[in-house]
Amino acid sequence: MDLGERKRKILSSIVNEYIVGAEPVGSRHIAKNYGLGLSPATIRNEMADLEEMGYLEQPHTSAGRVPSVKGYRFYVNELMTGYQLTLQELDALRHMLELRVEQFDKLIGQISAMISRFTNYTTVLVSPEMRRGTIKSIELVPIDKGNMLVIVVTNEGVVNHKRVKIPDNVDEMFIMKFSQVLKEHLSGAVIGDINVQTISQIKQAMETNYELLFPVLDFISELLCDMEDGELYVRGEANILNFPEYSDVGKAREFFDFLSDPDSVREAIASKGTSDDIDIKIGTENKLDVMRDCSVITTNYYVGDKVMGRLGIIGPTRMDYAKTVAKLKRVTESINQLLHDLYFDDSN
Amino acid sequence: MDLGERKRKILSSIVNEYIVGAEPVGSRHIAKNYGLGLSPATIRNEMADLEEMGYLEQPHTSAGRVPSVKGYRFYVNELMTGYQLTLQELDALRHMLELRVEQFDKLIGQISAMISRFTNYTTVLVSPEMRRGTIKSIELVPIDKGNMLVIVVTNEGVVNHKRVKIPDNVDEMFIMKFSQVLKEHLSGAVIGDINVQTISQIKQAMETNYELLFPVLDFISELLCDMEDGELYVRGEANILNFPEYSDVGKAREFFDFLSDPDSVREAIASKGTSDDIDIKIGTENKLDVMRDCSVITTNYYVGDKVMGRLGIIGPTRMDYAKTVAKLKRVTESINQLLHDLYFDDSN
DNA sequence: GTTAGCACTCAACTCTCTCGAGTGCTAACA
DNA sequence: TGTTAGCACTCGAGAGAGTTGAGTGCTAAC
Repeated sequence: MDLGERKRKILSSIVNEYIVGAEPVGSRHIAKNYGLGLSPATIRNEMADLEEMGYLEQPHTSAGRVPSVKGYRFYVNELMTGYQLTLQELDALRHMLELRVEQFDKLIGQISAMISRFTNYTTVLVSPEMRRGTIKSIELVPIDKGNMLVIVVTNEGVVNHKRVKIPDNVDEMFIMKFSQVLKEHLSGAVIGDINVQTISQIKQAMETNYELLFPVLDFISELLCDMEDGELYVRGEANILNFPEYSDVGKAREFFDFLSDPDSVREAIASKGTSDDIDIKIGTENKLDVMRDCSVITTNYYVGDKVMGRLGIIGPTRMDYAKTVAKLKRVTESINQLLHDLYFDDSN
Repeated sequence: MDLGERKRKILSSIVNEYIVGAEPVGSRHIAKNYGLGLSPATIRNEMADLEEMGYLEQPHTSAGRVPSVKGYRFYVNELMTGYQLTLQELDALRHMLELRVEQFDKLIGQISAMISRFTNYTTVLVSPEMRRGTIKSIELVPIDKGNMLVIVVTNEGVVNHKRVKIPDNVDEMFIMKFSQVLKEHLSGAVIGDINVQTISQIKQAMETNYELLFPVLDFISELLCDMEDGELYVRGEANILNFPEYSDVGKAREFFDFLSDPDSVREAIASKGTSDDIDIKIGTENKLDVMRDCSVITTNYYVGDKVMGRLGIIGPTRMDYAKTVAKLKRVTESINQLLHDLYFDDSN
């Protein structure tokens, strides 16, 4: 199954050429521009072999060859050479990194948009899963005579809040006491570990006023369920329109519809579970049918050595894998650094 | 300048017909389907008049007529009849309203998405301007030994937070004292009114530790500047692809680019300042060139009688004004109700 | 004032033709 | 035995010509 050196070179040339040109690649073109010292005829023979072996496809008899999914896969696994980011690219990245926002959820959104601009592909980011966080602080803040806020801060610095109505028979003293009890029982708790037991302990400590208890506990269980998956940030959707593959509005529409369905998007960038490194899914390797002409490059992002979330870059199968992987590596490093500087400077 | 009854009827028919069909409307078609008791020839004469007066345009000699901006304007101001929402539509709305999230910023995003789904147009929403709010609560929450959070809650229930580093020479006691001072000086303050005086009062009360003071005060001034405009929520971008006007990918791309520029979008839905009611800008009435083929229907949304933000629906000039206005009226009522129930039940 | 009739216009579609980029195969060559 | 030149063949894309039909404006009759 191993390809000879010449076949590898030719396949590599074809993939490279198709990635930039988006048009079926002919033998003549390869012979002329890739200095392999071979005539078009020879290359044609090799191409015919490669097609028979499943690495190439022909849209129609009189067209050039186009890489198949198998071809891309082989390219990605074996042929692709590391791309060196240019000084301009590095400089652009430096500029983009300057935009900072201090609120965590907005920061993530901005990072997502930034990566999209840097790579020129659609970017998807899943923010930290709440489950794994511990509760650093829980506060009850009265805001007017009928309402208060429950504010939960996790060790990752994510702030979550919910407005809760205060029943008539509850006074400020009670809220302060309740706040105290919550602090005692929940500070430092891993969110995923809070269970019925914890809750009944809180109930016991309070003895009364279930009315107020319930909405607050509801909120906590929301943290367990709703937030379980982390927030989803999709940015640079329109980048797909840069590619002739999506010049058909119907296809673009289909793609946008896919992007607006969080479950599908989550599935698309879900990790295979094994590797911690960069993962590439090409065309029909994606389970979803909408993704049949797309590839996704995914990776985790970290703060220190803790997985903070997952990051995916979506483009046409013809996307520039080498360059994008290089950019992705560079940008995740930068983000990790940035997040680290912002949030875990000299602790944790 | 007043049009006769017959001209009004014909213009109205043409606009209605073009709105649903997206194709130039011919005299024959009007004669057949609108029961005006006139022959095509007569209608042709009237159409020629209407064109001369600037209400209609002809893409080319042998095509039917298309409303001009002036034509749409006249239709919107004088001819458009109130659209009655169907039971299905009301029912759909009821279902969509069931999705609720308790966190204010996420709620706004969901509302925006909901309106977009309900109207089938792109929806833009500007959330409450912080300036107008008063500070209900300000808290300093230590999260680990080097960091704390400043959390500000406004009377509108909007929660804003920022992570701030704690200098080495600051202990927990100091933070608690600082927290107390901040509460005393800022609770109840209108954010737009906080000024140098307020800040120097806080400085005086603390006497020392400017290092800690500065980031917190920075955050407050961020509330004054950055947040001034309120958050922007754009949803249903892809809806524009439903319209043949945007079947050209380049044009769609241009539109998406426009949507991703917050300043432009803000300008596009900015109020004219005078009216509190629904406002419609048609085609070239919009200042932005990208919007030359779009119309925007904007309105404010309220909680009680307080303006909470601004809401815009963007579609092609050919959009269904009557139906969209009806939907918009209905949906803002529902939102006002929903926000009121959630946030201002028995107070304020 | 309204309408039937008619000549005219023009985008859109179809059909045909040509062009050219590409192929596969064969035979000659190193 | 591998490589290459040559050649016939394929087929999509694009250009051009012709046709169709929806629409118009104008005129003359009602």
